[in-house]
Amino acid sequence: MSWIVVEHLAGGGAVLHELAPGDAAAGGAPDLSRGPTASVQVASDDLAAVVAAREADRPRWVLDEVALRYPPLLAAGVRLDRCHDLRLCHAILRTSASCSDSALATAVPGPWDARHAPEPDAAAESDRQPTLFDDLAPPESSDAAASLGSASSWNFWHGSGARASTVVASSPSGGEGEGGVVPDPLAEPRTPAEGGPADLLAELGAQLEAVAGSEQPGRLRLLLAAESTGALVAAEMAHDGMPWDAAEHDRLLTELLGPRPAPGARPARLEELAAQIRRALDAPALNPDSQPDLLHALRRAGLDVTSTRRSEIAAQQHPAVEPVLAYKKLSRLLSANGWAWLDTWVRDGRFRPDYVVGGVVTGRWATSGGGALQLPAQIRSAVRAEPGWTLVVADASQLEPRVLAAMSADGAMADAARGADLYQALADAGTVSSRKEAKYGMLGAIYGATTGVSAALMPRLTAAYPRAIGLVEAAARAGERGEVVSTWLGRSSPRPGPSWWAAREAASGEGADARDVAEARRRARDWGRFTRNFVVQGTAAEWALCWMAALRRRLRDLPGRPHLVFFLHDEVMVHSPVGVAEQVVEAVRDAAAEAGRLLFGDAPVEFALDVAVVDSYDRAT
DNA sequence: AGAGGTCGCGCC
DNA sequence: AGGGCGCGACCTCT
Repeated sequence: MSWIVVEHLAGGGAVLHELAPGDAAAGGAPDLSRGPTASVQVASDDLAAVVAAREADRPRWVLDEVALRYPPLLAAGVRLDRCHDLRLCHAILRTSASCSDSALATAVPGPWDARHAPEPDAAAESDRQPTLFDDLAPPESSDAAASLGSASSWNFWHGSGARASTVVASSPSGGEGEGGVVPDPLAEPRTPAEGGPADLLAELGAQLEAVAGSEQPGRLRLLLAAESTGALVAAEMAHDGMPWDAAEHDRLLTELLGPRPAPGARPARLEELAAQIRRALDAPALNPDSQPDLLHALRRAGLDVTSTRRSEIAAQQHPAVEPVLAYKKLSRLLSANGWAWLDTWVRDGRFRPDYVVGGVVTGRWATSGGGALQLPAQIRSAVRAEPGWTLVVADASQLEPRVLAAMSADGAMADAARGADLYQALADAGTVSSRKEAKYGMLGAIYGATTGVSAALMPRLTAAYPRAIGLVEAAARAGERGEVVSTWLGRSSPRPGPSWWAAREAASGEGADARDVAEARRRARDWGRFTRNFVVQGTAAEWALCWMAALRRRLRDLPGRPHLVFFLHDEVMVHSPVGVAEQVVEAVRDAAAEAGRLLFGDAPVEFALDVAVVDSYDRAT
């Protein structure tokens, strides 16, 4: 397989550096020892066409940051099959315990540790004048990229001739800022970037070296490939958008809230409920949107509540309860997914959230707008397939306990994880007395329940599934000691912050009193719950990434261009021509089986799916 | 006026 | 309950 490094130039345009294929022992990694076999400069206007032509060979494209570089290609109609996202992969390798001795992991923080990939910059020119922005960078950062590359890759590149540098030295022909976003130097202070191909090639070299020297190269390679494919999918989903029926959404809002009010005004239904609340609480001037005011009025009316939390109010007997709960529900709908949301996030019948790949420490995705990961069930009927199309919605049922069974190689739990309903199987095995207990118990084991029904079930679960429970317990103990834990493929947890260590220090110091000790213990347990969950949630996220990547590849070969339009932790949605839906269902199932094999080999765990073919999202269960 | 913190609730 | 999030609204502080 060939690898092509895309070096974007500051003024527009790019240089494509082709790398020699490595031997099979390197897991498909390219041979970096003699530099690129060819470097070709491409004007920005030609980039999409050139990339599209090269894509026929299905190379692995090496990009500094997919989220920046891929959308323009998509807009030009170009799709990439596979890639390596240097920024995302750097973040993983930087903290992975699997390669903690690597040059990449031990270097001082550099440009690749910033929130965005370092940009090639006119500032890198040798004759440039110093600017005030230089002062904003840490003094050591100018050496950071070089030290990250270390002697290994950096010197190889430049020892074998300055071919790449020569290309870069010629002026780009694409024209300044044409069709591209010109970085605003005032928007964000940047470290002085070295610019040129050395950054990309040296960084790639450092990454491949870290992987090759790691404890589990195969797993890390899979993780980096899955993460990078995730970046492609995220951009593609933002490009294609989720089919959204704005008229249906508006109809729904009008039905529940009344007609759309003037900006700032309460919809009619909320106004009615507010009046009811005021009467029931005998508080004529009450604004139910104010939590303190509402709490005060509730208590004055005799309700035994300490907050305005839904669950607390619901437990009370009072005429105000019903309207207050109704008000909260509807005002939430209005503020989170009302007309303002519709105006902001839905265009031309598509909802396009900004997915943030790797945005969560565990490896889950986040979103930076639109709240796509929390689409309430209430409005899912607005997610509607185009005429002639349908939605294939699939979610992995009980993913986290299944992942735990597989990663711990717990035979008894794997037995339970072989069928469609893991919780029922636990109950049938006699470990616990009901399916409900099984569910609470397992979730408690994964989340770290310390009290209540769930905690009480732990001894029985531990006896029946010693390896599975042992794995999460070990992760919890490690976290309590402040140690790092890792997912199956090698994403590692962050370390606790300074205040955590300070609390621990204070508790063991001379003047420590009981409060210091209790505080340190509490913080230790909190962090242990985090690391306990990290290993399972993070590995589940890896399974899901592999599932989606495998699905994406299968979709590519189906007719009519069925495409992913949504991904939510353990759930995917494919917008598919009606006639292809059955093939998509098959692809979704095959991809799940493939993801299981990719991560866990032939571990006897089934990753069961619930799959629905529906016209609108609310009809999928 | 704007920043930052907290609450409450939506999703997994 | 217990883990991970994003977000809007309100409130407080500066």
